[in-house]
Amino acid sequence: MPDAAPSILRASRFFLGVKGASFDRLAHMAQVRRFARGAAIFREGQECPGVFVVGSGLVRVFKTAPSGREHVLHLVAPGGTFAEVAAIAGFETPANAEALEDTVCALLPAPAFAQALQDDHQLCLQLMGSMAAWVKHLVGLLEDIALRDATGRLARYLLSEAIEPQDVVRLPSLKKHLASHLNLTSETLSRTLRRMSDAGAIESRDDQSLVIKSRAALEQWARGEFPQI
Amino acid sequence: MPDAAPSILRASRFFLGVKGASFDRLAHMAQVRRFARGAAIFREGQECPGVFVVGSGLVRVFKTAPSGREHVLHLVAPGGTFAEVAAIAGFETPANAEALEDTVCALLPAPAFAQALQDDHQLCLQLMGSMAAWVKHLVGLLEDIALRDATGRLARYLLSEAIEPQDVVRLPSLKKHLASHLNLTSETLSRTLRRMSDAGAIESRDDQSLVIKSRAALEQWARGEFPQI
DNA sequence: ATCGCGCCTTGACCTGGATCAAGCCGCGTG
DNA sequence: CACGCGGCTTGATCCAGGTCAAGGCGCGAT
Repeated sequence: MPDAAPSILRASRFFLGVKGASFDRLAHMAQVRRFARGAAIFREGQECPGVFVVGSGLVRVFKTAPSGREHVLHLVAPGGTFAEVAAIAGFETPANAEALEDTVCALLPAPAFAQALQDDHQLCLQLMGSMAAWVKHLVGLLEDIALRDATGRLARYLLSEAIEPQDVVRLPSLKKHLASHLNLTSETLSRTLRRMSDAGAIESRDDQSLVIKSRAALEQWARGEFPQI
Repeated sequence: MPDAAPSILRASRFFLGVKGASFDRLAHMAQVRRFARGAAIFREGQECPGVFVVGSGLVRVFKTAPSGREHVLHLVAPGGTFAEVAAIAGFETPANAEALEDTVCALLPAPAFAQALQDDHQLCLQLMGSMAAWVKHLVGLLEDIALRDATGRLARYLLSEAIEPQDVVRLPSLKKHLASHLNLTSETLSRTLRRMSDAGAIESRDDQSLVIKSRAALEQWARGEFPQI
């Protein structure tokens, strides 16, 4: 995957529908940013630098409690974007972002991007859609945390990540990041995986991936029911 | 407050910046809808009828768990809007809405509204801002639920609702709605209020309102600390 | 090789808040 | 007026999941 900003933009789902002059304008303003594994991309409460588009690597976007507890809002893979909303609305970054792997991003600086939005109605409509998707995602997270227990959340996650033919799920490199994404401790995640495995609903392949043996059981758990395998 | 759709729109914060022909177009498409106290406005998973603007009354937007547990995403007062996102993006309503009081809304039907967005760049930019605000609100809720305990959430709520000179807070008509907004049971809410009151941080006026006696204490609680009054 | 350090797992315990239950009050209705 | 019902408070328990602690294992550095 080439590192140049235009090809990063081209490969992102977000800007899929943007073509011609609109696209060129964005490509022109884009800057390439590189982050080493573990590097902070921005911290909560800073002025938002702009819209980030991930070209390669992996980024987690998370909030921190005063106690030090963290909750990840989003894991951003190549092709994904983050900080769009703050960039558009011009408020401070409401969360932290950090590279989990060596990561290359394209950055569309906030002022130029805002101006492009002002000028370009098509782009504006595009963005609308993607913001709506983000809202949907957030409502999903809320629903998970407020209304589902640990097992239900994990079940829903596994179902959403399963890759069809074999129902294989690739887990994030560190389980503790998955745990905090589900608002769990890694201990609880570990125990819950084990229980699912004991129940025969899943089977761990290596520690990067597992296979779903019973979709039905997971679906019941996700619905808050109590499946007997 | 008059019930006619245009005046409802005019009074809403959401459409504040929309003027002239753009406004007239919206005003023209708007329909007035009335809901009795307790009536369902829509249920999760229905086709989204459009954007609702509250003229008078009170609406709660909430999700339901299979167990019957509810979590309210938003309490919408006069001047507020709901279902914007689903209307814009054209997906199903992701939550339920219900009138808590006799309520009058203006409804901008989804198809006409989407068309207006297509045609009207100004309107589009407007909406962008308000969606961003909604995202911010959701992130706040998530942060609350994932990162704060019962006392912290209540403290933050009280601070956000306090009306300045006297730091008076008007509570929603039913405490149980506040409870579910904070993802608590009404029992826990009751106990927490009592503890705050015992600590001298608040003083209940009648059971519709209370006064904040110590902002400092609430701020510490909201930060997850342990204030000794 | 050996050490040290993260990460994961497992066990034992603790606790915040849910659940269950009882009693009180205010209000609308027959 | 008596009655019932819904909302609020308070008390007594329960439990999911967090915290603390102890090993095990893989891996990079010495």
